[in-house]
Amino acid sequence: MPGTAPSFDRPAAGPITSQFSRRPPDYLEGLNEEQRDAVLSTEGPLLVLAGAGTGKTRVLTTRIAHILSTRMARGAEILSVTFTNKAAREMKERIGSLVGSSVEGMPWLGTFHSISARILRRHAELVDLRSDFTILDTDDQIRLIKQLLAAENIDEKRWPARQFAGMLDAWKNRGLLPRDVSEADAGFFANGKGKKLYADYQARLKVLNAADFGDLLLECIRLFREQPDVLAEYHRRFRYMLVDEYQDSNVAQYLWLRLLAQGKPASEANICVVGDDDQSIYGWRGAEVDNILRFEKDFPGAKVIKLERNYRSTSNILSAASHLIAHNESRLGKTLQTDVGERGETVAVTSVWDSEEEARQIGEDIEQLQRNGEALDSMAILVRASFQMREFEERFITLGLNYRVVGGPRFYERREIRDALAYLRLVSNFTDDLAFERIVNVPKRGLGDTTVKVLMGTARHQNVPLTTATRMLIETEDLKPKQRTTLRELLAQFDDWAERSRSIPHAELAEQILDESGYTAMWQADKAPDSPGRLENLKELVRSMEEFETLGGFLEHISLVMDRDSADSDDAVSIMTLHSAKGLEFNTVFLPGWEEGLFPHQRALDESGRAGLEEERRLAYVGITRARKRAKISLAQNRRIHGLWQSAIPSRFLDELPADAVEVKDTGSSYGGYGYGGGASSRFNQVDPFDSVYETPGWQRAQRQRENRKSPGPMTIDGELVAKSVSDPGTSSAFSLGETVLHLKFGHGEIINIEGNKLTIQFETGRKKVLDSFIRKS
DNA sequence: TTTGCTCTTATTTTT
DNA sequence: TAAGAGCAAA
Repeated sequence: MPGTAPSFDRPAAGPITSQFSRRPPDYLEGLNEEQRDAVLSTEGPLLVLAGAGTGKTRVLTTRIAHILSTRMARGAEILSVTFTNKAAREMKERIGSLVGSSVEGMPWLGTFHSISARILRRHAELVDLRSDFTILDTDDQIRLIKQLLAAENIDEKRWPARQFAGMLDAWKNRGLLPRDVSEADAGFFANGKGKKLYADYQARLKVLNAADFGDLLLECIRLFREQPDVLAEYHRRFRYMLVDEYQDSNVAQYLWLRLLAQGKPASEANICVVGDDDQSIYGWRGAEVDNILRFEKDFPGAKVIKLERNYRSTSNILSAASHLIAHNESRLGKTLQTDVGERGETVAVTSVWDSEEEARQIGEDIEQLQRNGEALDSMAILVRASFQMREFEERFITLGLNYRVVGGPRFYERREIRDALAYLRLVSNFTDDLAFERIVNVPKRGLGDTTVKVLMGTARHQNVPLTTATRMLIETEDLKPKQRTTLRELLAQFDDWAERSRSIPHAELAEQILDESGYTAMWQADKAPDSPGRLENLKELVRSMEEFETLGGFLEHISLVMDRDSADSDDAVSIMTLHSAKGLEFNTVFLPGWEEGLFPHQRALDESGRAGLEEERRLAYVGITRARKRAKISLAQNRRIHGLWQSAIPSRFLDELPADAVEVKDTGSSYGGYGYGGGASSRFNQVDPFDSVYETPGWQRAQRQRENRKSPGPMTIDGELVAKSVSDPGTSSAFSLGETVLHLKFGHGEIINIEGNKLTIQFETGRKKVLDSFIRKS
């Protein structure tokens, strides 16, 4: 019963809670004091600050299990929100095993987006949509924006559709409708047309009966604001609200939650948010750490529970992570304490020659661990940027080491899947113009831009969907005979499929559509190395359709929920970005690429300054805290960025690690190397003798050069004339062909090609492309 | 309409 | 380097 918080001495009524008075139920066993408090404090607002590895998910799931088994609410009365489908799925599983039954009864456990979509479909007409509205994917979105730009005569080169899509996203993340966008904000795009474009875009979506991801939330917010009775219905329904990873929520999600929590005075709302400000790594996509920092103000009297006992990592690892994150200024401040007991291995920092050696080194380490009986599954390589993955993949392939890349493009984002879906969407709904556009000429049918333009023109004039416009046009002389025939046949096919969709199972229908349209044949004929994989994906798609009752149900699933192909069961090392590692843990974690410019990433620093640096540091913190037993950091002295060799300097984060928990190693192949010096600050950033000529480190110098290249006029690098003119690439270098030069790290070599300030040099060790600023005349 | 070539640009990613 | 986009020629 809401209002009566169950406790050991005064349990609420009910068959289960009566047991409760004698001894705590099983699910509370093994929880520490704070965790238990968090589970049992069901009434009123609660903020759980859960450090890495402190059993956050456990608290969340146990809390739900507790609410369910004490009958304080039924599954359908609990709203519990996550950010990813993966997290939602995991929670369902864990709750299921706790309460020992299926979680079918929890329809409101899901991502912000899937729950919003569910709500919107029920009240679609109130936000000018029909309940079968389509959810736009990024491709559709870009295509639509391009059309709008063309209609406004905006040069797509100067104002790329992608950029506008990014702005749209940012606005929607902040909960801004077209009218809310400030002129200053929208003004710069396409000389002040930004705001109008946003409004046009939204209008177009309504015509198409579509919503993009941002709209799912935004329209929900609008619905709640404009229809108090609808909102009240949800207030009555949701007796408890839970939010995972609250530090990742953006403004729109915050507004959404606030509206739903308004059923009661803020101080009585049964809302529980769980998060860790130190793991906020999605600021760049609109997450507001502020939401979590502000929770106590939003919900006065909120109880705050800190989970600081870490059950995951050894004290060395924890010490490294804590020292590092302590360099951040804006944080709530938690102190993690280890529960593991032993200090464990020290955190290894290894300096290597280049990324190739880094991959080799890590490969060896992995094989060594494997010989010691560690499973590959328990190891992961966490990189800052995905281009770093390739080197490892290549190395592991030669070693025959099993690996798996986690993350990357989602299943439904793949071209073949989207194409197939477009066919299905169109069959189930002839008014889906975006789907039509996508596949009219896929596979190629000789229906190019010009034909499509005619179709679109008619559609717009007559104000009808593209299929209808096509039907009209094939009766006229406006199209060339060839195209007319092709279109007539295509329409006939679609009519046929739509007809069949009523009688045969949709999975079977899908197979027929893919065959008869020639889509399968298209990939069979394609000789590209990835086409067999694509065919495989299509099969997978058809297979997964079988699990759904209706085509509509399947389409909803695929656009909101469907993940990348399910985990292969083989034992394999995981390779992933630091971002996608959040929430996971491994015995051994490899953290390569700790170099200035790469990690912290230059762009984060350039674009967001101190805040950017702090977010990068949180990313490093997330990385280290993924490790249970071993964290192995490495850095390369040379790295190839966009095909150019550059010397790198060690990440500043290395200096922020505590000396007593870290052991510095050098593979010996380094020239000059990075010393073993005493104090933390001198250990890594020992200035390279070559760099000492300049004031700034190599990376920054290179960055500056890159900028310089864009601007006309003489370029100087630290006072030295490097290029006379950009338009004069042949003679722009201070060096000449055939000259013997010295690169401090690669040694002597002969210049065999010059392109601007990029030199190709034959060194004793091989041919490399380097920037001329790394070269001295010999 | 399609193809092949040149140019450009280059985090992190969920939904 | 390497992928994707845009543009000119077939």
